[in-house]
Amino acid sequence: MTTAIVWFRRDLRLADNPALHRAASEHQRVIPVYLHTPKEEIPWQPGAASRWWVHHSLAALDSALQQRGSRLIIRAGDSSLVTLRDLIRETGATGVYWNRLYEPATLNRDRAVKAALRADGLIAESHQAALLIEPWTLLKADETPYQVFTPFWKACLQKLPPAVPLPIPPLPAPDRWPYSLPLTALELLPRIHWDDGLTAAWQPGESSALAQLDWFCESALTGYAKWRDWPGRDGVSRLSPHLHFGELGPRQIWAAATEATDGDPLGDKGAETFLREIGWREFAHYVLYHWPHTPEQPLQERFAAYPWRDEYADLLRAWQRGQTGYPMVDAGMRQLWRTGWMHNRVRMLVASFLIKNCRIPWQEGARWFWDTLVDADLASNTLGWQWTAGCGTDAAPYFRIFNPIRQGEQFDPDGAYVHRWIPELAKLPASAIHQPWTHSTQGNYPAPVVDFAASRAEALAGYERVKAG
DNA sequence: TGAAATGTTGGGGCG
DNA sequence: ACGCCCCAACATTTC
Repeated sequence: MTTAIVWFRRDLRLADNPALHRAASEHQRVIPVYLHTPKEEIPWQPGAASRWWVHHSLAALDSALQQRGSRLIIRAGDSSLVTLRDLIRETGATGVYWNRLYEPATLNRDRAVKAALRADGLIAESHQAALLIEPWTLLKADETPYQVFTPFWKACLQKLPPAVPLPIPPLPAPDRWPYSLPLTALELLPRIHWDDGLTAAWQPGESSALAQLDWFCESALTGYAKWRDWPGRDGVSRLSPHLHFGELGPRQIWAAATEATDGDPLGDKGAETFLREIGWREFAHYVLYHWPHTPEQPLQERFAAYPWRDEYADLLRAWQRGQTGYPMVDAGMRQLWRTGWMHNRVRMLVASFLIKNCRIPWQEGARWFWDTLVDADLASNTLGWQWTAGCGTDAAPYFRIFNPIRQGEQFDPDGAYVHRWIPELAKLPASAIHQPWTHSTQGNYPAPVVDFAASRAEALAGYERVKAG
């Protein structure tokens, strides 16, 4: 009779969990563990919205485990290795199993933990759960990494479809459970009560993740290509936070999309478009793995010389609070602040506005998203901001500057999205909703903080200065 | 996974 | 009826 520790991190699910599955098949007792190590030397610790999610997702995981005669052991400490060794000593476990994460610092930490545990004479195994393609397994013919999405995804598709998802294994309990901290001891929830909007918008946990996936495949998948750009409609999956915390994995998504399209997801316009978004998530992790400095530094070095605005505290605050005077931008920023999430079409728009029209460094936007998004993901956030800034891989040309009015007229023509998030503009007719300054009754909605045409010209002029570099 | 400027086309009004 | 112009609609180029 041997005992295994399964180290849960951002794989907060029981189904299609390779580490859990493997531990349960190799050992007679399984101890599920979550370690809270906020002081570990890993940059980009979860922001406030993410911590809220983790709290509720851990509660859901513990409850799901208890329904199966198991439970979650929670520990806190300064070092994952030290805490794991404590648990091993207390439980007599002979193996530790986990699923891989791909942020540079986390990979290094995990490599060190694995080596140390093996030196202790233990089994230490990591498994693939979060990605369809491991970043180090795919290179161009010249053996350098892909920098452009389309050829990357084409090469991925050669290696797919992925394996079928794993079932939930039996979870035999140990004779005696080790001590666990209560979840509340981790103090993940906000002290000031600001999370009503999150509670109304989300239900963290594996069972809600799977229910959301079901809803999406049934109701929105085949129309995805058409409606995904309309932020005022339920056209997108809203799976991003569930995916980020591993409440479900991309293999399960692939399987569900396959089932919903009679076995041919790439032959259906909607499903193919949706799976390509899963591909962007893969690509983001791939890029972060191969260029680990990109969360802080532009991939294209010449952009370090870009003439950003000198003094921008007030402008940044207006953007953060949804007070820029551009309805689509403000609707997005208010949706983010209130619900911890923003529709992707609008993320591109608000990012373009901050970087180009406000000339505020993209890192400021990335930091704000990091703290406020429930789906904040270092890889996706970094890729998204560098993509918009035009300084990363597969960069949008710098001159691609989104026009908030035009985007509104194209993707929110009836003003449903703006009306939902900007009550001041409730009385405006749809014809004026994206340019309230042209209408007499604007309530106390602010005037535009920058002139769109002039700021666009300034951004293009700034680009001229880094173009040659 | 832009936007604006510029170019082309074709139908309708009108002398 | 014919040619000319206008301009909206669409396509292409440029930033």
